[in-house]
Amino acid sequence: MVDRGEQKQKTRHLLISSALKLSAEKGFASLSLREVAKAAGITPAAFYRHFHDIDELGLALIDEVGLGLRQLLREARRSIDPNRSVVRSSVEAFISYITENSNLFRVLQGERQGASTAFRRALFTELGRFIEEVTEDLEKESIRKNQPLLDVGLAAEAIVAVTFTVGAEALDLPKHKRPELSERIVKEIKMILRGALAMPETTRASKISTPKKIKGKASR
Amino acid sequence: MVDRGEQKQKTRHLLISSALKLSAEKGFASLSLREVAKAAGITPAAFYRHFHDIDELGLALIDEVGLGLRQLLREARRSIDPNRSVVRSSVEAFISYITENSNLFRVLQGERQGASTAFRRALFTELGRFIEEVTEDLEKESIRKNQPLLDVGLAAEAIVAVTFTVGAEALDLPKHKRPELSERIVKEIKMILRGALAMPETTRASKISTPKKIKGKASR
DNA sequence: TGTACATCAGTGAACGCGCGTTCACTGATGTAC
DNA sequence: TGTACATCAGTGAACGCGCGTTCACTGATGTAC
Repeated sequence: MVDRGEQKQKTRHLLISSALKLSAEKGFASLSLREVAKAAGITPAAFYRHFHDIDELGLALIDEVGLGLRQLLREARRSIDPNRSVVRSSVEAFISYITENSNLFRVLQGERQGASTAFRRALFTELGRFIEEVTEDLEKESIRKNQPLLDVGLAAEAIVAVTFTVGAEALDLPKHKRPELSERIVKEIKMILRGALAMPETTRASKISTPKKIKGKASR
Repeated sequence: MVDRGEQKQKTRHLLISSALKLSAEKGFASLSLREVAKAAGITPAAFYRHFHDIDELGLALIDEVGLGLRQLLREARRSIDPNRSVVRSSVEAFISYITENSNLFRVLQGERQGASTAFRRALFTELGRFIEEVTEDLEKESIRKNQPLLDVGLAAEAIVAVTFTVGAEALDLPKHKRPELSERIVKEIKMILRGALAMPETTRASKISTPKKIKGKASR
């Protein structure tokens, strides 16, 4: 009746999405194989037809998270409205994405420290990719506006750190308090961007801002 | 021979520090009561003389983390050397603190998303306190240097987010690569501080930096 | 100081339970002729 | 198209194990007189 490989894929994905849901509730580390199998509607023994053990499922889950991140960026870019600040519409797209996909985001944040080194490394790789894409966006925007930025890579890293860390609070917040949180993130990002601006009258402005040396060239 | 209450305190602390060590290795969520009791050198049943269940131990553990954060700030302040940048010496103190107390820090970062809502809330409270103290330090420094800052609270929040997020990488890094990481954090913090500066010729500078409105008053 | 009793941190055995893993199996889907 | 055999996702029972929790207990420390 139905294609066999297709059915297998279906079950596999059911395992992944069940694990995702359970991980978001109680952390991937405390999942049991039996529990995930049960949630996916198969017997524990059948689990082994799909993954060698539960850590292998974990890696598949990280792939899913990475996919989610890329989709998030696409969403943010799509939602850019020329009448509104790029930063503001991106942050709002981010917040609405992570509250709608809270499972994905909770796992992302939770397993950054939680799990094994291999697990962690895989997550850092995904995050690194994300930062790189933000860097490229910043560079394009900087050229478009003719506002040169110093240390674009570092600015992107800082922006992502702030957005993810502060944004994480949204998940525990009632809906009506989220715009306030978005506003806070927007202000912080603009603060970083202002700090990354290469001043037109370099010496003067940089003397005011930081007494210590500023590298004259944008690194990266 | 020995005072009874004192002995009890000793065992209690042994439980906490064993849990801390184990949590850092595999996450608090995956600890078992028996495992912690064994590591502390008592029988599982004796555990109940100290905590009602393992989550109660978890809360004690968060207190320990909070204590560690406060100690960290004290350490950072102590290490300020007038010949070096405040930011740089603070970041270096931070990195050396978290690598020496990696267990504490791993738990702090790991359980931010991992555990129950109550657990998470307790951690956020500790972090909020930390941000507040950084805010106060920034305000003092800003007055001392006569360099007014806008949105000091937001700047502190962003600085803490960046420091903790990027700093977390230090734990998986070989020792010789850490100075490079510190340098990255220092640059990012200075970027944020530059962005938080209230410009002397306000209109001009702010027009360059962000086309959208900047709130004229420091909030908080 | 000495004695008799109370307190209570820690013991060790026992319980029922969910765990990961194995195994021989079933029965629908796929393939060769 | 029909038949005979192969494949293999999923089943259900069984295993030994570590889990959290309970219980009556022990014996050192503390207290009252």
